[in-house]
Amino acid sequence: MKPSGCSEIPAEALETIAEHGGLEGLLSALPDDLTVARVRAFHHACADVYRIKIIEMLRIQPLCACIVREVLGISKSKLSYHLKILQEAGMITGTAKGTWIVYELTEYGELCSAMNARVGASVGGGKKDE
Amino acid sequence: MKPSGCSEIPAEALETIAEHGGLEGLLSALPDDLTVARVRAFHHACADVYRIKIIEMLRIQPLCACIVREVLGISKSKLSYHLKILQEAGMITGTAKGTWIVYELTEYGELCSAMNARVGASVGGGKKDE
DNA sequence: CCATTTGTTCAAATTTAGTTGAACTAAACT
DNA sequence: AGTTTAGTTCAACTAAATTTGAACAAATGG
Repeated sequence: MKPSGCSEIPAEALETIAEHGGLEGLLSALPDDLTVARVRAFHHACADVYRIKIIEMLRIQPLCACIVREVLGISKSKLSYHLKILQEAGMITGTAKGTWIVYELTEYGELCSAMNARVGASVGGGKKDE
Repeated sequence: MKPSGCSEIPAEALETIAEHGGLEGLLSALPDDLTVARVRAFHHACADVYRIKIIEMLRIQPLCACIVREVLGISKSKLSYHLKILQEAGMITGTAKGTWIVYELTEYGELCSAMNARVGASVGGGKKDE
């Protein structure tokens, strides 16, 4: 689980990070575990095509679940699964309105939507093959 | 796989999206599949605590793999696996320098790092229980 | 050439995520 | 009450991602 072989770093390599406080300096510059976990939870919630589309839809306006489902063309339980994940991630909220539930983006969800627009417009990622 | 029961939406629900062109309008307002796939690939690459930490480290300065590995405290093959994913996502590049490889953030990786900082500082997400 | 160091690759095992359909709850309508 | 509609939940399943260790390749230094 830990390093194999040596846990010693070549001095030459250490020199390159001397001005940032060596290994300890580097380590202490990293965000704490809770923050990292939050960042990872954020990305995990977005790492699905259905959820990305749901967020995009709700960016336009609040929508009842039946419309979201019709646009995506998926089953009720599948929609429910993905909506729950987005809710638990704090990106959307659902409000019962009579027979159905109207979902809308939270501020956090709007942040996500803005980021997605930025990423979608970027040319950086997207490696298909090789 | 498709809707269960009716594919008809209550007229009352349809009215709520009339000003956005109904179902077709909503559908056409969504990003195309390739864009959605790119966004999803971006988030997927970030949806891991090791990869988030690697990006944070490289934000400080380019680093050789051995230092990254020492800070994370993981095996060589594990590091290799995660570095490869970041590379394929277009977030980092590695350059052989003598015996070892120096990794650094791409512009895309810097974008990612900036977003992570924003998310980490946000108070939106993070549901632990309930 | 031989040994060492750095890093990659592979297959097997494990873990986590997503899908499916059926059973269920709750409200609305007749 | 009985029916329909909207939505949730559950368990079994499939699929994808991650971990592990061993085998491998390439460069370095004796």
